[in-house]
Amino acid sequence: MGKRKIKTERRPEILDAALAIAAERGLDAVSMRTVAERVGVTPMALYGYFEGKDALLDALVGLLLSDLPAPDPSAPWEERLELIANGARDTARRHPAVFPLLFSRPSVTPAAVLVVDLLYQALLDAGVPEAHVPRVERLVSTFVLGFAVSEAGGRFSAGSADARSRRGGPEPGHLPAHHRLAAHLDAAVDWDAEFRADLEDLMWTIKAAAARGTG
Amino acid sequence: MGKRKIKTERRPEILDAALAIAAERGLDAVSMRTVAERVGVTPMALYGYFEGKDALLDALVGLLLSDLPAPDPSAPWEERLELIANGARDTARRHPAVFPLLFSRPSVTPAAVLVVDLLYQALLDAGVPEAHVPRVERLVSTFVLGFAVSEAGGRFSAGSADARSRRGGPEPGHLPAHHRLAAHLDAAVDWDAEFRADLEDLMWTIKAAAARGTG
DNA sequence: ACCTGAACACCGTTCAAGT
DNA sequence: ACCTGAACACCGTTCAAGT
Repeated sequence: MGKRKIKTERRPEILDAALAIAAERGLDAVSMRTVAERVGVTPMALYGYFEGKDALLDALVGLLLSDLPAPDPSAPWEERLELIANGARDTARRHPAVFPLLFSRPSVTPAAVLVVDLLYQALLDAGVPEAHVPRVERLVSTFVLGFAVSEAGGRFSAGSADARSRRGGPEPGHLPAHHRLAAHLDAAVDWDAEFRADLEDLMWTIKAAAARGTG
Repeated sequence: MGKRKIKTERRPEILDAALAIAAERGLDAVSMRTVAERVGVTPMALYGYFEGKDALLDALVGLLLSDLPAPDPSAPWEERLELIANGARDTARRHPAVFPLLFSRPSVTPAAVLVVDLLYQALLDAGVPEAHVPRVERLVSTFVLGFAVSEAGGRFSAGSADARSRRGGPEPGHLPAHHRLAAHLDAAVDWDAEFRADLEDLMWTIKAAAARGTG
């Protein structure tokens, strides 16, 4: 295999540069050339620290994951789960351009497995039967990731902006439910409250799974 | 504004070409140049049909959305919701390379609003209070989209592949929950069954929201 | 040991022109 | 009305060389 030896000393510096460019000019502006320029080096020098652009982006999602809060293991499982969920959402809002990579780049980094282990433990402590824990973990993390990506990427707000602009649109009769909900669609959404409510619903699902196991 | 007039006749042909290239060589291989070549035309000819590459990709997600099944309005709300959810998952598996665009490109196409309206209607018929319908719709669609993207994009299987390869890894003591769940992590996952179970859990959440409203 | 320079095969897009 | 050709400012990456 053609793997050259990979240096590590300047990796944090390089990743910071990539993060800064993504924040300022979007993910598409993150190129080997722009990152290199910001670090003050030739594009080819980056290949001493990462095997290529893909590896650099993978390291970026690893960085985001290692930023998640580590809950106190002695806290109640609900608190631990909420801390991680809120941490993921915070990270998404701090790095809206980079966060969507979590969906497209299956992260197998130690940091990722650690988070999954914390979620497994919370679900076990909640009383979810062992056979169901992996599924419920995927259910929870898929939703939390999806919410964070949607909020940070504007998928949610785009929908409501459309709802606003559609008032008196060409064919109002074809969207009966929108029409009936018009009052609620025009209102500004409190995303903090929505995420809290969603987490509460998820907690119910978890408790139901636990009850089914012990019942 | 510099909008030239946009032709429409050959748009389906162009989108089909883009879909075919994505299926054969991945989304990154979809370029104005490769698509044009497949259509048998110069790259610049595409600009007569789409304002640019972004517009072409937006049209691609519009195409995927219009592929979703339209449920019989007289069917029970559970059936309608399941039909749309399963349809989304089917579409993701038919177009795994393109489907993730649904997360990154807030689609405001008529097809997208139509699907949202059908979901609103199902939730209203389930008895969810009007004030909660938009939130629960986002909850449901975020999860369904997230599951479909994760499954199609390999996020789920990457995790389990890692779980397999980690047996006897360097630091087994640091992942206690993984260790305890080892038997279940090694087993092959039936994704059809998992999605069914997840939808059942979502239905419970919806019914709970409805009961809270009427109670 | 670490970095540079030139080169290759690509991109999206503008502008002016062809039929 | 529809398409082409040349050009511009970009990409990721290889290879050979510099200090």
